[in-house]
Amino acid sequence: MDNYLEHLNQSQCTAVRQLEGPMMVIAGPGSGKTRVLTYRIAHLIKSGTDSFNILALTFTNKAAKEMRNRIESIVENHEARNLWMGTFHAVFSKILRIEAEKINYTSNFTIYDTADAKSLIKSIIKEMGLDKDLYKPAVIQNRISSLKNSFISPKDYGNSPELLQTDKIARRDAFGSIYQKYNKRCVKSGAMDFDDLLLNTYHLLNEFPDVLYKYQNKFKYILVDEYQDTNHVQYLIIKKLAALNENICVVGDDAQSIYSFRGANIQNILNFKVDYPDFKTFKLEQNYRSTSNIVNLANSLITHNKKQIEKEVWTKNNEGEKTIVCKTLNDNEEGRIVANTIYQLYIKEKTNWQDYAVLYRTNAQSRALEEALRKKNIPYKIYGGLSFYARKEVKDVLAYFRICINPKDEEALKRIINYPTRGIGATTLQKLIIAANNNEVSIWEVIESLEKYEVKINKGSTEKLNQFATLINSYIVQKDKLDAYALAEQIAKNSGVFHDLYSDKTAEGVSRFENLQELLNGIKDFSEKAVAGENKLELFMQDIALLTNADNEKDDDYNKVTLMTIHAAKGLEFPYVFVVGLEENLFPSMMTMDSRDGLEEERRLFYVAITRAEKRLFLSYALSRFKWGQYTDCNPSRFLEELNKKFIEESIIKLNEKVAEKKPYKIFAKTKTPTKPKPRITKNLKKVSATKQNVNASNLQNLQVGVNVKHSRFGKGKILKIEGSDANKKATVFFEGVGQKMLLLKFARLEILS
DNA sequence: GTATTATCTAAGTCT
DNA sequence: TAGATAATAC
Repeated sequence: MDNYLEHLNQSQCTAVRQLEGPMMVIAGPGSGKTRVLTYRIAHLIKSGTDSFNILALTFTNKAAKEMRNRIESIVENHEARNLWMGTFHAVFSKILRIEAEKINYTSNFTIYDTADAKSLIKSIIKEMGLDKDLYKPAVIQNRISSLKNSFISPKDYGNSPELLQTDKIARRDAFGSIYQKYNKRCVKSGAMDFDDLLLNTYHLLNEFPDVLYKYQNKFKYILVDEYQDTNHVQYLIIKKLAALNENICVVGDDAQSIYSFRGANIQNILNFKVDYPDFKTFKLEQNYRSTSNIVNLANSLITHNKKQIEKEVWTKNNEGEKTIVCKTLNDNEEGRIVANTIYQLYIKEKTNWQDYAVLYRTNAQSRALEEALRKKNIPYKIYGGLSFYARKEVKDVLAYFRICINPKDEEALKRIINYPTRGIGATTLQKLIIAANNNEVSIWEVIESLEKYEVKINKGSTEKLNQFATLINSYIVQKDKLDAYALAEQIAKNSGVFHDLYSDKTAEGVSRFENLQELLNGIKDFSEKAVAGENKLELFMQDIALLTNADNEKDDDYNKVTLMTIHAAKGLEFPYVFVVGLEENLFPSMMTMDSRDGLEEERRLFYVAITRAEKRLFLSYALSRFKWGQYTDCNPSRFLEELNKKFIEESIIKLNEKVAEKKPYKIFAKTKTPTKPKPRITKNLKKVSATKQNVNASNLQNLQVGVNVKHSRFGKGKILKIEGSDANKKATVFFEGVGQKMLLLKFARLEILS
């Protein structure tokens, strides 16, 4: 591609041509930030820089992949393939595997995901005999994570009167001890959590000058995307790596900083000026993405934030239509209206399904939307919730793979030691854990030498444990002989997992079995594509350890409406965007409203949501929403009032009106259900519980004394007595051949026999 | 030790 | 509502 610089505007071009020295690009939404990054890397390569010497850090794997493809198409040879590009976590885990021995790990270390980490914390709390209501695993986990991101080790923690005092007041004196034990157990298991990947990289670079020098020399040019969302540890690592050459380019937008809960720190942008006094700043302020109505609407919102770097986002684009704000009765109606509108636009404007995105604050909101889209036969894909690799059945098989690669992996071991059931129960496992703790070794080491560690268990259990050890060892022997697929298939079948999932013929069971097959297919694909010698299961596992479901897109997911959280939508754009659930306590979220900073971050989040839209934007809220089992009244979000009414469809906004209009989108008449597009439910979708004709809120009142009912376990029976009301309604039922039982109707799925 | 059912309780964004 | 845990039956 010749004259590739001609594809850039003035300010983009100057930013791209500035190859040397520290620089910061402040880029508004839709201003071509990614374009500057890709062209800058391409320009570096075209100007003779060895791509081995470039490091580009992105926020998602997907962004890295797309950017690499674009760069390859610009430089038109394979020069770009040596480029190091990926997320912080991916790039650093690669470095850590190379240098593992230096920090007392081996290169086969496991990466614990959030679920693994939480499970470990849970068992530590249990082993210490602490009250799990006082020590909630999720809370402890968050606290450990934020301490790690602030460089506070368990030792530092113990030396800080302030921190100790905080926990004393919260009656969590044992926190420090949990933290310490957690770290110890991770090391013993040869495992790192997500935070460790960053922290250990920092320690590696800090304590081994030769290693630091090696990477400083390697990465002569460093580029960082989404700089506003880097945390303190990431900041320090970049600073270290860039110290020798100072060719560092960071790109970001303070107005789009939405990850403070993960330790992201706007201070990093301000620090930049201190660290590199002779840095250059570039501002990209022209928006190419959205209509002027959308750009101006977004601007009118963000001015309500006090903390901001000065910049003016503007556009030459058409005015476009005004944004529509829609009041709905409840979440179901909101879903219906969104689905109807999408369908209408799809027909009227001859668009594709992938032109639409529905964005929400929390994953739980996807339910009502899914249902509505399904009813209208609109194909959709949903990001968020569980990633494919986080599903129980997938994690179980992966746990076998993990054990083969790193037998010390405690969390993997706990998953499979009794799955499929082989008679090694909770009591035996507890004994093993205690022995492992007492001897400061991993559970696996205890299993391999039961006598040595003096584990007191009966003969039967000993025999079973020995069988288990033999089984795992047989896999370990095969590990280096077989390719990834052959090994995976053998393990899945030989361990009994395959059979266990196959024999479950319920709808959920079938879907679980399909997921297992999908996993195996993925591994097969990997084996076939990999170069000889690189087709081992270990490498497959490294590949997937840091993948999210956004990276797992299938080919048939292409033409579908996208449903995702706003966080997940960062960096993306869609012609038509629906932002739903604009209600107080939901957006802004309840937890953020007591601090100015929290509220400002929510506002930035809304800003991100608005600026995803290219052509049209729809905002909606419900007067009532189904939350934790019942309908709750809602008020419209304060953010709606902050929007400049000039850019909004006035007739629709009636915030103070009590009664919802029947057809809030007057532009679209009543719709018919389409027949053409087939519903495609992807495997990524959350399963929707089959709606049985059981008793639910609506026909609860039909249950009266004397009515004949059927219970899934107790069989047929007759209601003798009803007491309580609403959610706590109970019935005393006499079941044939079983006797009298008192049941909470909310849970007992009684079928009415007429 | 295992499997099933009853009851309780939480409630957010993600690598 | 759903996921986790406790209680119960086998």
